[in-house]
Amino acid sequence: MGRNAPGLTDRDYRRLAEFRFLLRRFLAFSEAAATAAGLTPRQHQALLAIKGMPEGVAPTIGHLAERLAIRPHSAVELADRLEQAGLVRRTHDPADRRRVVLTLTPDAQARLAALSAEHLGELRRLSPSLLAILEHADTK
Amino acid sequence: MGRNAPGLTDRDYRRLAEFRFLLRRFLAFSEAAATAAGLTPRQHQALLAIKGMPEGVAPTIGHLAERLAIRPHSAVELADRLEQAGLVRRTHDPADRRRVVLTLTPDAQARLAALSAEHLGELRRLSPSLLAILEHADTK
DNA sequence: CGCCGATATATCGTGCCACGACATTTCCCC
DNA sequence: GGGGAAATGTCGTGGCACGATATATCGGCG
Repeated sequence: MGRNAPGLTDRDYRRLAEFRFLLRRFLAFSEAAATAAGLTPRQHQALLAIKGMPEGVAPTIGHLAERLAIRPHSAVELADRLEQAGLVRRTHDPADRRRVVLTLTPDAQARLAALSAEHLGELRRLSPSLLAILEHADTK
Repeated sequence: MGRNAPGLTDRDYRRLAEFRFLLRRFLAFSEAAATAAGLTPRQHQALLAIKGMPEGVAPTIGHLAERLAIRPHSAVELADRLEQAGLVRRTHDPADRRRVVLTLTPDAQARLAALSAEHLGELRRLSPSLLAILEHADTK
């Protein structure tokens, strides 16, 4: 039947797959919403990361890279596209001129606000299923 | 201070951003693990989706597309790459010859088993933080 | 106070992957 | 048994991340 090598059961695989499916549903919703708002999915994620940076953390290129879990030089390229799209402005940190701080334009603020409201709604809709799966994660 | 248009507070933005950050951490872990196992991230996700298909659902190209939330013709291309990499075999469904059923090769089985064990561990590690954020999602 | 390693950002070529538009095969049903 | 629908397949295009490499700025130490 199963043909499963280590201790993994078919239910383990299904649970992992189901978790990924829920993630993909959320991400697909997010991608569609961003596209409808005239942003690429990554641009939307970047705007949110900049606006939602933890307290006391400056929205620099490097910190953006950390929050998106990409390499710093990929964040540079993302910042290029954001700036070119008129969503972000670069300013050099006067205290450390190697650092580049990113600020949202009013246009970006507005689009992010609308998108964030939608996302909070979708999250409320999906969290029950996500919670159900995650709570099983610890138990055998 | 805030300059937030609709009812969104800075804490809302931070919560959304933090959620995305946790997702990215999990996904980055997954991408690294897949790459280390000699798979692309998408190939790994596909293998899991095929192996973890819900009971009674055949692992066809179309169903793979559904579970990964991509277009059917993108799943075709993914199946091409999987087949070429020796991870998957195509067989026509005798009951409906339009359908193509995907089956994992032994090599794919083995790699997926190892990866899935790692992922279950990582999920156990991350679920507390995810649960913490999701449980706040309903409350104002 | 001038040099050097470390840090932050930037540039370029490459590959994965998803998409839209379109084509082909097989099914289903009237 | 013919025509529309469904499942899969093909091709060109664009976004995005990466490794390798380059440049600017900082900080400390002799």
